[in-house]
Order: sequence, then structure tokens, then C-alpha cells
Amino acid sequence: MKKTEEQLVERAIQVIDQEGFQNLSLRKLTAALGLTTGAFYKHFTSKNDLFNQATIKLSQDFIAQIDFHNDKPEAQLLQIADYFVNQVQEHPNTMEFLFFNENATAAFKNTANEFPFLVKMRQLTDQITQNNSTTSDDFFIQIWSFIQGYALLIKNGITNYNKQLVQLTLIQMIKGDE
Amino acid sequence: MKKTEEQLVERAIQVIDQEGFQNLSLRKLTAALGLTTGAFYKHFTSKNDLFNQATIKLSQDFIAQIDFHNDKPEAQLLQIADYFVNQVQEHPNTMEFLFFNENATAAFKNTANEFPFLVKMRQLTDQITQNNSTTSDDFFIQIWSFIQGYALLIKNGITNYNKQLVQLTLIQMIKGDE
DNA sequence: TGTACATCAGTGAACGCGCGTTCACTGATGTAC
DNA sequence: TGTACATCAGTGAACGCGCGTTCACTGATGTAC
Repeated sequence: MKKTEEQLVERAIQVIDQEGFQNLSLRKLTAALGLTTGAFYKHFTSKNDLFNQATIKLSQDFIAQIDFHNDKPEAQLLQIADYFVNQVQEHPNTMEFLFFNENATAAFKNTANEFPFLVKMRQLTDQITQNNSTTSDDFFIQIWSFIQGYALLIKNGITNYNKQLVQLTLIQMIKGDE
Repeated sequence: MKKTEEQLVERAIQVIDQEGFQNLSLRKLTAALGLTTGAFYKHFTSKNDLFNQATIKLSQDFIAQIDFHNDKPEAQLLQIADYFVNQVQEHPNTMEFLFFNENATAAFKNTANEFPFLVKMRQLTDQITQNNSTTSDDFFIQIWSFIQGYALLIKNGITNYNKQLVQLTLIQMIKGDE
């Protein structure tokens, strides 16, 4: 039997995925585990505390689910982009919570090391630009901007996912950098 | 003396800009004009109705504020990107409401013609790709993804605005298209 | 010019709701002697 | 082996709050005759 605290975080992640983090209420959350709201505060100092724990867990699990099957950094970057866009399509609420929500992004801005996904992306862009750190900064921002923006367009239904277009764009950016 | 309805929309736009659309309450809004909440429903069918009116007005005013001083479509596109990113920096709440909020984007997805900003951008990308409509679709998505994503990174404090980087990226995308 | 009536923006109080958080209390469990 | 005590997850009710929306009513204004 898992600890109540762990159960609460896992359940919260489920609710966020299914109903969006804006619609998570402590009453519904605790009731789903057969608890009252009072019990919640034996494990968390506030609702925000719960959100932070959920953010940490989600971000840790996120990149762990990618199975890199190619050594080339360009291929790995493409794989990340593909994975990211797919996740935005399949789990819009979770991705909204994890990447597009101001609180969440602010939370990992200062502790970027705890967001292994971005660390990995940064390593890849460094490798691709062969450690020319000046252009690497820009390259990282270019790539990350495009992927985020593209995923957003898909999430909002403005366009449909086209893997070839992502591939093409990354190649253009890599070329442009050389 | 302006009509109450008009005053309410304008005031709502102010509140959205200053406090974010999530924090707009009808009580505070009407009280600010010396009205009670009952009066609100003489002019709008619901709070959502008010949001729709605000979206329409904001989107109409948005592009009207750009003074195009160069005929070249590439230059105009760059000017739009510059303007967009600046607006996100100076009016994050309004831009969140107008572009990054699901309801708003859904609202103008079906009525894209009422969003002159995107129509203009589409015209420019068409001109740049010389009406090769297949590549133009992709080009538009590439540009718009990057601009949106880049603005989002800035809004979330991940990076600072660098006009040269935007210029460089657009040039790369235009080159890549040829 | 005066009277009867319609219109309609605005009042103000209430409805019903859900929310995060607090707190005195319970009761099961483990520990010390 | 039995007793006294400490610990602590969980209860359940309440606090105080703000919200969108409704509705019978008011009162000023304009219109028709």
C-alpha cells in the first residue's frame, strides 16, 4: 500500500491530465481517496505545495519515457521534438501544466537542473554547434521556440501535426547555424 | 458620454491588461463604473459574452497600431514579429488573453477573417513564397510557430528579447524555403 | 398643455455554489518501563 | 505481561470568502393622443 502522500500526488497528476490543473479541487481530490480535506494538510503545507510536487514528478518522468535509439544528436533532437509534440496532442492538460503555465515554468527556471528534459536538449544543441557556445545559445532558443510554438498551434487546433515539417525546420536551423 | 456597454468592454480590457483575464470579476468591474452587477446583464448575456466582445475589439485594434514603413514583405514580416514580441513583453496579460488562451484562439479559429493580424501575416508569407501555396502553408506555420514560441519564452522569463535573432531566424526560414 | 402609457437602464438583495484552509478532537499504533 | 504514554494520520465541521447569475422592483425619459 502506497503512502497517502504519494497517492495524492499521483491522483493529482491524473486529475490534471484529465480535467486540467485549473479544475483540481482539494475536496474532490481527497474524496477520491476516501479522505477528508483536513487529512490533506497533514501531508502538504498548501495546494501550491502539491502542485510543486506534481511538477517535480512529472518533469522527472517526462524524459525517462524517451528511448533514444540513435546516437546522432540531430536524430535525437528530432526525436525529442516528435515526442514533445505528440505529448501535447495526447496530454494537452498535462503539457499545459508542465510547460505553458507561468507558475510551472517559473518553478524550474531557477532550478533548471531539475528539468532533465531541457538539460538534455541543451546538451544536444551544444553538440550540434560543436560547443561554439555563442551560437549554441541562439540555436537552443531557436529550436525550443519553434517546438513550443508549433506544439501550441497544434494544441489550439490551428494546424495538424506534420512530422516532415518539424524535420525540415530543424534541418534549416542547423544549416543556418553553420 | 460613452455608452455603458462600450465603457464595460473598455474597462474589461484595462482590467485584463493589468490583472489578467482570470482575475476579472463582474462585481469589481461594474463597481468600477459605479454600477451593480444586475446592470451588467442588461448589456451582456454572460461573462463569456463580454470576453468575446473584448477579444473582437482587441484583435481589431491590434494590427491597426502597426505603421508599416517599408514595402518589402520580408521587412513587414520582421516588423510584425518585432511588434508581437514587444507587445508580449509590455502587455503579457493581454497577449495571454488574446493569443495563448484556448478560448480566445478557438474563437478566432473559425472566424479567422476577423483576425486581421493573421490575415496580414498570411498575405506576407504568400508574397514571400510567390504564391507557391503548398510551401506557403508550411512557411506560415514555421514563422508563426517560431514567433509565438519565442514570445512565450520571453514572457516566461527564459530568455531576453534579441531582435537580431528574430531577423536571423526569419532569413533562415525564407532561405530554406527557396 | 396635460395625461396615460411604454420603455428600459439600473438597483439591491438574494440564490446556490465551490473554494482553500483551520482546528479541536478521535483512535489506532508503537514504545518504554 | 501489563500499563501508561506519546505519536500522528485522519475526521468533520466550520470559517470566511468571492463568484456568476437572477429577479422583482424603481424611476427617469420619451411618446401618443
